[in-house]
Amino acid sequence: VSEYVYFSMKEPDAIKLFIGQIPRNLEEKDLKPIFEQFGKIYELTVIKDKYTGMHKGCAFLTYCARESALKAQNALHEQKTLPGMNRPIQVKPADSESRGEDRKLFVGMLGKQQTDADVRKMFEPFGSIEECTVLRGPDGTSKGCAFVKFQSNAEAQAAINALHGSRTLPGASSSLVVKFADSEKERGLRRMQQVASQLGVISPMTLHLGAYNAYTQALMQQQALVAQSAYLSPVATVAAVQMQQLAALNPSEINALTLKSSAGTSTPPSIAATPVPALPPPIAVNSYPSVPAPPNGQPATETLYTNGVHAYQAQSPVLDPLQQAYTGMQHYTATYPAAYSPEGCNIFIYHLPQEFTDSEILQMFLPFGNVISAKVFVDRATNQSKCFGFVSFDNPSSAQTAIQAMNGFQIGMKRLKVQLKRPKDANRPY
DNA sequence: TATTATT
Repeated sequence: VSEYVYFSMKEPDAIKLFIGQIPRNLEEKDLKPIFEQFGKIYELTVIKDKYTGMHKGCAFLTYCARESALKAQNALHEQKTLPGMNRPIQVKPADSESRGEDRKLFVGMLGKQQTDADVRKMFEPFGSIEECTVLRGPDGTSKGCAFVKFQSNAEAQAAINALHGSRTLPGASSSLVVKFADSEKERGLRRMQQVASQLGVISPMTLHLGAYNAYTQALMQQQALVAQSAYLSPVATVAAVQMQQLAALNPSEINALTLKSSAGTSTPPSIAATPVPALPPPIAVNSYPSVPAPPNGQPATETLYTNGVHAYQAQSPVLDPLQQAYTGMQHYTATYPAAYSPEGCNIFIYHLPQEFTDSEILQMFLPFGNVISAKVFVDRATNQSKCFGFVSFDNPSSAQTAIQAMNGFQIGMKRLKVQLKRPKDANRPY
């Protein structure tokens, strides 16, 4: 056996490891030295988002030898913390190594005082526990729930039978919940919801499936422009990707989740009702004000990428983008008291759904640039929308982008008409 | 009451 063949082979019973809690600035070459000490590496791959290429903070690692994997897991799992991380590194067999993810339980309605050990004690009688983690916030306080992974589905099922609803723990608002953890799809949906609610796009109207899919497509088209334009919101970009994934799910799955949780949707502040600060901070829509394209014409992907990561993943509180948008618009209004509406920056939108307000069109056009105003025209007598409106951006390119993406965009039975606002005469028939 | 991630 030649050396080449020898070193490129892995043992038939080699274990693929999942590595978690990796700083996002570490690539394969940086990780290699950390893991090589336990044996020859067969394959090491940092996991990246398939659309954005974003480092996901984890990796897969296969050693040539099964023994190396066991050694690495033993020495590293939960044992040390990589620079910049708050939690210890995770080294354990990848999900793909153990088929049947039906042995992991979600435990809800724990008391805030229960520790990993307490929970483990509670579940121990039902089988071998592979993992047991109480979920905690950044400050270490319990979220009142935990994950418990058994070695087998039967053990997990036994625990459910015995424990679910069996008692109410001190500090919990109802009886103990023990059920199988969400599937990957369900988890995905949960995440989407979070993103959606952060963006404030979950309004009764946007929940409409047809609109979701079409809007998603429009947003995805804009993905392609990320590399060429510094004006597209990183938040929206990430959201678009998430929404794309959401759109790939079947309607019943979405209904199941949206119905559960759309009870309390936040109402954005009315523009008129929100006081304009005397000297607003120089923040613009989506907090990436007027980033000019680099002089050399190269894409500003690096900045955007970083912004995107921070906007979406940052532990620090993220400002509600919609709130930011309003703040940005106010700032503009304060800076340009007279109507700031250079030609080419303003778009006209017709065939809006009746229920669309300023807030909805603002949300709808946020992804395409810095919106400095968004106005639906309302009939004075009835206070009903006239189903058309205007959106102004701070630059013509955003306006063009919006037109390209949204003109013909189908909502219900209608298609939006989106075009540049006619320079002077607003009364001309269209 | 849903994690920090699973190609």
